[in-house]
Amino acid sequence: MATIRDIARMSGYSTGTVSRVINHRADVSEEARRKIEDIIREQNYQPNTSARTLRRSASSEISIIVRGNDNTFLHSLLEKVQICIRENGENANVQFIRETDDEVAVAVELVQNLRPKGLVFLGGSIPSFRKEFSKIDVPSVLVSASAERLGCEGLSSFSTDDEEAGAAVMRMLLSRGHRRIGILGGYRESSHDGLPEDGPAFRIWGALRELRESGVSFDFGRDYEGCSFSAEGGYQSAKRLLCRTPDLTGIFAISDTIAIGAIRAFSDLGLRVPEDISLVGFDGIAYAQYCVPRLATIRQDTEALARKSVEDLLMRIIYDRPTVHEKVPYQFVNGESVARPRE
Amino acid sequence: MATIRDIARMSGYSTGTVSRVINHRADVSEEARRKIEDIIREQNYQPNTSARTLRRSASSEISIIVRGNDNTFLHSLLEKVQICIRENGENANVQFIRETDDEVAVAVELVQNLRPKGLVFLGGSIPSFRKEFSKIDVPSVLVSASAERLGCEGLSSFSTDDEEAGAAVMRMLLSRGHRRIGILGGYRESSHDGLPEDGPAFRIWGALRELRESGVSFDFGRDYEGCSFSAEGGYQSAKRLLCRTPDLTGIFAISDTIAIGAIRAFSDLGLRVPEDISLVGFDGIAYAQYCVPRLATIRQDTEALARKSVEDLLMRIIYDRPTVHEKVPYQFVNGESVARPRE
DNA sequence: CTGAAAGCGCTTACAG
DNA sequence: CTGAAAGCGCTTACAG
Repeated sequence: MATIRDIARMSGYSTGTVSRVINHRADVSEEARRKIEDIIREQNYQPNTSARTLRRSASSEISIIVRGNDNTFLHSLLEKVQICIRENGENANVQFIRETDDEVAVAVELVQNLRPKGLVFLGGSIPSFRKEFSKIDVPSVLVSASAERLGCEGLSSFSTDDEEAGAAVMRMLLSRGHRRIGILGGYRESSHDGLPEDGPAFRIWGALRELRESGVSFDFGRDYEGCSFSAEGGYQSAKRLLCRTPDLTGIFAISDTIAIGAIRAFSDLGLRVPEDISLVGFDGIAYAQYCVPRLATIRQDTEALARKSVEDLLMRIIYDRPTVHEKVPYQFVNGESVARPRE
Repeated sequence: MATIRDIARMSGYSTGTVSRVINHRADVSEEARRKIEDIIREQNYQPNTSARTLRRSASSEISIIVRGNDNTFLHSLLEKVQICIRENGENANVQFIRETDDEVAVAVELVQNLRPKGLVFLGGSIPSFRKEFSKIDVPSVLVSASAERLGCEGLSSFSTDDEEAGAAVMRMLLSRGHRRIGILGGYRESSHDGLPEDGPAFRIWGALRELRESGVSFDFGRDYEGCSFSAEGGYQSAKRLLCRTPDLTGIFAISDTIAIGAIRAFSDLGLRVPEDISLVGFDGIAYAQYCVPRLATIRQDTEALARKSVEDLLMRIIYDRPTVHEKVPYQFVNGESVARPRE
């Protein structure tokens, strides 16, 4: 494998000059640049990543932390983020951690070990950021949850307006005449002082606000059932919810995966969607449009979330620009899973 | 951040001795080991990955190449592989490439750039391995497709017995009385000289063998429709297949994702599963058990595939053992999507 | 069992 | 604009 010294020898220049060419520095003569670039191409020379990392004391990798197991939405976000990173000539390291793990604690250790040049958090719970994100001195971006209220230095965020979208779901169910509406998914414990603390929980927050403003009552003990972001979670909690509170006519599942489990649960309870019960999901994963019935849902723009997040991160790695907190527009998908409640 | 020199200074030993302790070499006195380990712990010292990589001229990372976009089965395999890698104290780099990309070409470049200590291929098409895997001198493992017939040096594989499992699907449909059976998914072009060349294609091969042995006819032009491994692919190809060949009573979709698209297509065509048409999938992704109806499928043991693959790879990285080609047992899931054909 | 020293492949002040 | 040289943080023959 050719090294920078080989290229230097073959071109008749010093390794310093070759290095300058590789790094696109301006202070190189046109002639030297041409000659050296030719040889680099001819030899198919690739600089040794570790040597660069060591010298610059920053790796060329971006680390991606995915919080949540078997989470289809995050998987498709991950895929898009990775592709975008590669298209920009960088490499990505990935860590999957459990929904209940502390992603910032993982990140702190990872930064020390791998010295990534940037960090991408997919899914996130705000309290862990509050607790020790200050220990992280690497440009970072939180995708799919807003970090705006945190004001962490070095942490941008790109997300759907979960609160507004949650409210939109409710407006839709209310406009179809539903007055007994249940909510499925998330962890109530994740709230402290009543405020939800991660992206998905804000969906609930927005939904509740809308209900309140419309004068429709909601009782957490009766009308809500929490669960993990999985089909099995949705299945179990939907069963519990409907058995306890059979007069519900509409359900908001705070993720599509949960909704898919819920459809199955309703079917097992002998309830038809939407004739007997209406259902709205959240995320817009591919399967949502292949369920029977097709799921009404909020489609998050994963393409834009991924691209904007990576671009912001790469720009901040180079130019030390201020962090950004941007809401990316979502789309309401009507589907076939909502109808007017029966008399 | 502490370096090995700091630890050396603080312990009163040389960096050489500290290095030996870090690398668990035997030729260190008990006293030195204790003392140095204490200080390492106290300082929370972590060796610099790039320096090690540079020195050893092999990175501490394993690169994972995932071939296929938005592929739920591979995503869950990826997640398990990554977790297993981390549990063994290693790190993982990930590249997602398109179903139609050449994973070995990507790997060749990646090896040169990143010098991973090992390579994991998730999903794979045999022809690309045949073409230029010989350029790769890093221990590798192919997961979910067998590389046995390739005999590539340095390439192990762990997979479901796709051919046998495909035959099992057919046996099941035949035993329920089906005689007009269609197959959905994969690319016929991927075969050369009539033999399929990637894992999923072997499923078709096994299915056809079984039909032949049972004296049931199958006409590729009429009874088969290829497509990508996506719900949309399954949806479109199922529609085409049933419109062209409406007398089919049973369908084998060679992945669950394809089957989920097919269920939706049948519903749009006014066909009920399984009353009007029976359907069997393949893979055993989580959603398969939450469809309405629950999908009959072959459940691949992703947990075992992931664990065995990573363990074999790590062992071969250290001990230079021979490669292995192992078939991991699958499980037939009955589901609710198969019935006897109507009179 | 331990230390002194070379060197992995780069980058970057420094000097000219 | 270019080169000589130091040094990033490790590992490992070599010598004792």
